[in-house]
Amino acid sequence: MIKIGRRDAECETGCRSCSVRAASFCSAIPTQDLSILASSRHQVQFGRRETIVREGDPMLSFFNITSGVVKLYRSLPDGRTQIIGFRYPGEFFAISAIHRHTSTAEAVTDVEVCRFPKSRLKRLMNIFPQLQTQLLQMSCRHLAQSEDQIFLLGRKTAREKVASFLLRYSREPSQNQNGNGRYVNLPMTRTEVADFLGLTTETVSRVLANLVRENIISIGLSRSVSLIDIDSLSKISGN
Amino acid sequence: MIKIGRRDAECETGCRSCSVRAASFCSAIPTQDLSILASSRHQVQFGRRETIVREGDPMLSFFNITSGVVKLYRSLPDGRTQIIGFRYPGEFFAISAIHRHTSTAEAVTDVEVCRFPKSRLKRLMNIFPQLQTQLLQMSCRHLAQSEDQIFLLGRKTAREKVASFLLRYSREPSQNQNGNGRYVNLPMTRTEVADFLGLTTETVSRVLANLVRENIISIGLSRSVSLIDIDSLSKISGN
DNA sequence: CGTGATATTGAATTGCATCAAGCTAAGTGG
DNA sequence: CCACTTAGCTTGATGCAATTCAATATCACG
Repeated sequence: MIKIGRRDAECETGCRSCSVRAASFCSAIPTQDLSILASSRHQVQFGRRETIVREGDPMLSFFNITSGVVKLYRSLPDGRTQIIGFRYPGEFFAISAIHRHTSTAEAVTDVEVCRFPKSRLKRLMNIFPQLQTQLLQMSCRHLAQSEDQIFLLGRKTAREKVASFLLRYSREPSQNQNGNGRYVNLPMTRTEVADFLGLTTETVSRVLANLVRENIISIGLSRSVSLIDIDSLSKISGN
Repeated sequence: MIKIGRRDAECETGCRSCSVRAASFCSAIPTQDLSILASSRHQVQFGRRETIVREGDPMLSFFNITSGVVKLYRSLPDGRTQIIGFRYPGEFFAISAIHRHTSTAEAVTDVEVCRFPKSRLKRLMNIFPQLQTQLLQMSCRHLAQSEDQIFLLGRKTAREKVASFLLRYSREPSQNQNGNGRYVNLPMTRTEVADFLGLTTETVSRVLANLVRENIISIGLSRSVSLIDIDSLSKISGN
């Protein structure tokens, strides 16, 4: 139930106290103008496995993640799937030069996003030119990540791919750290890891099993991995 | 030999009559302001195989191609190389959120570029906000291309990769067209094609030989390919 | 016309995929 | 709360696409 009269005020408070603002594109908007931001967005939730936007659909909105993990992927009619990337809180998706989505976005975990209708985003960019600077900069970061991924897919072995993956996502802000080793609590299934790395689940499983045997990582309850020997791991990963 | 007094005027004429302006980021600058653009850039030439910027070097300039083809690549000490992308006239490279180049840029053919020192580009973006819009839009296009490439590298077979490659570059503006079939005059070597597709030269060669045997393409003097049966080719390419 | 760079072709090898069970854990309904 | 169910994960045996190694052919440039 929404009380119209309070909506903007509520939203503004939301943006002001938003936990991802500093890391997100909206950090370009000065604090005193947050009400404009807040009134431009819709807060929406998606459950695990729900599709947020579909490849080929007309691009009507831009999304900023406030909690949860989203995967972007493309697939072929024969079922082959390639995950383009994962997006974490503070990151956005569904920005494009064309008027159609180039990939499907699906919630990997339960997800909360701010949805901005295209026209609202445009208006915001006009009012706050720094927003464009920020979006450009974040897009460049995504481009650099794509370069990493292109190298990984084109030239790395299964073992190198998995090692790179573990290192990369153990650095993600949403992961816990501890003492000397590092923990990765992977929100995604083996299939999703495989579809991200251009491998099969079986291969991912085997490579992980080898790394466990070599005492480089250890696995508890299959989704939480602790990196025991980070030096070896980064040697294997090949950067 | 440069006559200082005439330099700006010459440059302005250069920008005004520039053959790639319409396709390039600088189309965002109004014609009457071209002298500001012209005075911000340095025109530089590079011979085939010359390195323009190197991965890891500090990012000092931004480049816009006016003629020729540039490849962007990353490589590992053991020699494995992955070409991230090719850039054609009207396209830019070396834009990044960080202060270091994320990949090496090398001239595939003789190349002419406009080089913009970072500070000059920033100044231009301040004067002409539409420039940022344009850069953002072109970056999004590069992101979409990266998505294509990620799918190709992760999930396509050698045959599908080569077919996709031929179709993609037969559409590039710098290629000639003709009647029903299409010609691709590839500026790059087999090794470069392989390093782009995540394959070896031998595999590229074999796949091309098969396509010739099946009368889908024909090859004259190894760098010029004509696409005889485009329907089959796009069926093979899997989009 | 000769020489080094580039491209093709063949044979052998291999890393990862595929196919096929089995196992584990997290629900779910009785 | 426990048996049943099922999605997700692991492990093993086999196959095959692409690589590797090796030799030859062709192109391009002085």
